Amino acid sequence: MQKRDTEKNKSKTEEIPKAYDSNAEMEMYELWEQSGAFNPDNAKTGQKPFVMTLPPPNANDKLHVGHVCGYSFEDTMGRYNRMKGRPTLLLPGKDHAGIQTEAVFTRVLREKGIDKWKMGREEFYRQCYDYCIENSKHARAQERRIGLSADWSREKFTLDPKLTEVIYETFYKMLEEKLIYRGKYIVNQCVYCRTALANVDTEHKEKSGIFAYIRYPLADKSGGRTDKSGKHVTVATTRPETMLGDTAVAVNPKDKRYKDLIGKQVELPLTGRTIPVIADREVDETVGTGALKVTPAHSAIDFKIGLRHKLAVVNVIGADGKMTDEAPEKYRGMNVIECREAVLEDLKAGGYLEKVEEIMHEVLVCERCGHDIEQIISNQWFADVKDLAGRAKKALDDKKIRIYPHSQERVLSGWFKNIEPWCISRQLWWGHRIPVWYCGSKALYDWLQDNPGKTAKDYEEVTGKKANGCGIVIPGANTPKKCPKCAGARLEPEQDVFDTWFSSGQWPFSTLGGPGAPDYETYYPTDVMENARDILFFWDAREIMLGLYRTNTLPFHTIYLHGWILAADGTKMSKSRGNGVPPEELFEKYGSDAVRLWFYTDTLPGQNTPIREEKLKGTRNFVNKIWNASRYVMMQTADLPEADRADLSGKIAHYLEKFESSDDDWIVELRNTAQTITKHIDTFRFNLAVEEVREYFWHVFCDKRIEETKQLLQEKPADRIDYLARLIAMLAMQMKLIHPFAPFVTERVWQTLRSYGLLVHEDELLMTARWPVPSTYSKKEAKQ
RNA sequence: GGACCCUUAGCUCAGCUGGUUAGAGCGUACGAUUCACAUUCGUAAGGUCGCUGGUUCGAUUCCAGCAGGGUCCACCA
Repeated sequence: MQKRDTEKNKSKTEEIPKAYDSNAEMEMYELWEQSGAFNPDNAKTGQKPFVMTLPPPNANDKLHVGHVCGYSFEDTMGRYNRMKGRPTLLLPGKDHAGIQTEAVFTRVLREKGIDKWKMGREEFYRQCYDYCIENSKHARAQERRIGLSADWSREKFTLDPKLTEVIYETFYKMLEEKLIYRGKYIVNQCVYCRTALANVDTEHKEKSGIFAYIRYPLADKSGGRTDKSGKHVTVATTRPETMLGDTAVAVNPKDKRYKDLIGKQVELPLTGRTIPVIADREVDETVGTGALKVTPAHSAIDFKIGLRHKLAVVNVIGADGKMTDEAPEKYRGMNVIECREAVLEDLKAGGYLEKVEEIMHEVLVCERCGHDIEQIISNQWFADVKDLAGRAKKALDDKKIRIYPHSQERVLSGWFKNIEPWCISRQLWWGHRIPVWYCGSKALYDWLQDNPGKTAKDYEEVTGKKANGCGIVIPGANTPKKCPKCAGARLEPEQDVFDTWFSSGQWPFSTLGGPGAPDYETYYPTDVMENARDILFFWDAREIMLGLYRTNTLPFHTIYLHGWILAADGTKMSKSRGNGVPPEELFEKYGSDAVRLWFYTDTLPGQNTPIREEKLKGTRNFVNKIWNASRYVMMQTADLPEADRADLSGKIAHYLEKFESSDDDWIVELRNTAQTITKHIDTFRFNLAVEEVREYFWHVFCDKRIEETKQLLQEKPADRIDYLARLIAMLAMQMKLIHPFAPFVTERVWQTLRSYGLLVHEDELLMTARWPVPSTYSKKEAKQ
C-alpha cells in the first residue's frame, strides 16, 4: 500500500516540468476568469471597495508596450487590494478616440480607394464602428495575456448608449448653467483634419521659415494713397500672406521711433486699403521692427488687440486652409503656401519688400496629424472651466489628490491656474454628436449671437435669407417635434461632435452608470488613476474637473504616472520609425510575468527607459527560479506515505495560521520582508517592492533556507515533516507576496501545491488568498 | 520666455525623510557543478556618486550657481 502511494506520488512529481512554461500562462487566466473573482460583486467581505476605471486604449488599434506596461501596474494594485480583502473592481474599456480614429479610418478607406465624403456620414460611422469593434478584440486578447484581472462583465466603450446618456446629461447641465456656450472666437484649425482643436490638441514644433520685412507706406492726410514723402513703417512677419487680412499696425506706446505715427493711416499694399497705426502695450519693441502687423482673424494675440481697439476683422483664410473671398480676388482659392509665394512676389514687384530672412521658429501643428495649424475665427462650442479648474487646483494644492511623481502636482496646478475656455466642438463624424437643435437654422443662431439685440426678422432683412424659426438652441438627443418657444418645426440638428476628452473626462463615473446608478453608488469614487505622463492634461485634468462638477467629489485620490518605454536606442518608439516592439513578441519570448517584473523596476514615475532584452532575460530567469525552487520543495514530499502527508499538511496550515505571531527565526525574517514589501506597495514604490521580493526569494530563501534545510534533513531525519512544513509554508507565503507582480507562475505553483494536498485550509485560488500581513505604516506617512 | 526632470560601476538604472567599507540587473574575468534550476552556484575586477561653492560634527542625499541631456508649457509677430 505504502509502496503504491510512493510510486503514485513519484510519477506525479515527474510530471512537474523542469523549466517553467510561460506559454501555458493562459490556463491560469481561464481558472481565474471562470471563478468569477474578477467581479467584485462576488467578494464576500464588507470592506470598502478598491476601484480603478482603467484608462481605455484607443479602439482603432492594437496595444503597444506602453499600454501593457500601464495594465501591469493597474493589475498589481488591483490584485494587492483584492488580496487585502477589498472588493476590487478594475473596470476595462475602449475609447472611440474621435479625431485620431477618424484620421486612421479615413486613411484605411483611402487605401481601399474609397472617398469618405462620397460614402457619407452615416455609412462612415457604421463602418468605423465595426472597425473599432473588430480591433478591440485584439486589444482584449492582449489585456488578458498580460494577466489583467479586470471585470469583463462591466467592460465599456465610450460610445455605448448608457455612457452617451451620462455625457449628455453633463452637457445639458453645463448648458443650463451657462458653463457651456456657443461663441465666435479665434480657434486652432487643422485644415487637414478639417476641424477646430483645443489648445491641448496642438503642439509646438521647430521648423524653418521666413521672416519677411514689409513696408507699409504712410498714407496722405486725406486718407488716400501713398504719402509723397516716401515715409513708411516696416513690419516683420513669418506669415506674409496674412497681411491681406491686416486691419492695423500696432506699436508700443513707449517706442520713440514710432511716436509720431500713432493715429496715422498707412497703406496696406496689394489690397487698396489703408489701416491705422495704433498703440498697444502688448507690443514688444525688441521683436522684429517693433511694429506689429495686426491680423485679428488669424492670430490669437492680434485677436485680443483687435478686441481692445475695436478693429475690423478680415477673414482671409478659410476653414479649409484656402484664401477666402475677403482676400483680394487674385489670391482667392489659393492655399496658404501658394498665397505666401504670390504675395511675396507681388510685394517685391511693388517695391514693398525690404528683405526676407531665413529663420528657425516654432510653429503650431496638429497633435494628431502633424500638419500646420491655422488660426481662424469661427463659431464653436466652448466650456468655461475656470471655476472648475479653480476647484481642481485647490484639491490638488490641498493634497487631496496625490500624483506620483509629486513634481507633476505643481505642473498640473499651474495648468489649472492658466486655463482658458475649452473648445469642445469638433467638425468630425466620429464621436458623440453634440445634442442640440437650432430653431430655424444654425446660421440664424450664430448671426443672432454675433448681433446682440437683433431678431430673426432683422436677420432676414440683413442677410436676405429666410429665418424659418426664432433661432434658439434646443438641447436634446432626439429630434424635438417643435420649438418650445415659437412652435416652429424647422429644426436643424448640430452636426459637430464632442471633443473626445469631453467624454473620456467623465470615464470614472460614466462607466459606473453616472450619479444614482447602482454601480455608481457602490463603487464611486474610485481610488487610483494610472496612466502615462503624456495625457495628464488631456485626461486626468479633465477627469478631476468634470468629476467635481458632476459628482461633487474627486473621482480618485491618487494619480500614478508610469514611465515611457523607449526603443533600445533610446528614441521614442513609433510606427513611422518602425522601431516599435509588439507586446506579443515579448510575451512569447519571456512570458508575461517576466515582462511585468521588468516594468516594475524600470518604468518608474517620471522616468523614460529604453527596452533592454538582457533585463527581460534576467526577470525571466527569476520566474524560472520561482518555478524550480517550488518544484524542488514539492519533490521532497513525493515519497511521503499518506499518513505523513496528512501530518505535513496540518503542520503547514499551522505555520500559515501562526505567521503573524510566530517567533521562529526564519518566519520572523520572512514576516519582516513581507512588511517591507507591503509598505513599498502602499507607498507606490513598486520597484523597491520587487527588489525586496527578488532579493529575499532568491538569495535568502533559495540560497540559504533551502540549502540549510537540505542539511537539516540529513542530520535529523526524524524531524523531516517539521522542516518540510516550515519550508512549504514559507514558499506559500511568498507566492502570496509575489502574486501581485507575477500572477501566473505563482498561481501555478499554488495550484500544484494544492493538487499535492499541501494547502488544504487555504483558498482554492491564490488570487483570492489573504495577504499575509497588515499595512503597518500610518496613513499620514503614506501621504507624504 | 517660463517650469519640471535627469547626470551614481562598461551598459541600463536603484538608493524613502543626510550617518559605518555607495547597491542591483546585465556585461566582464576566473572557478564550480552526476545536487530543483547551465534559465544554476561561487569568487573577483570595476565608481573623485556632472562641476563649483555653501549649510552641517558629517552630503551621493539639503541649498545656491554652473555645464550637459531630456520633457512640458507659452499669443514673440
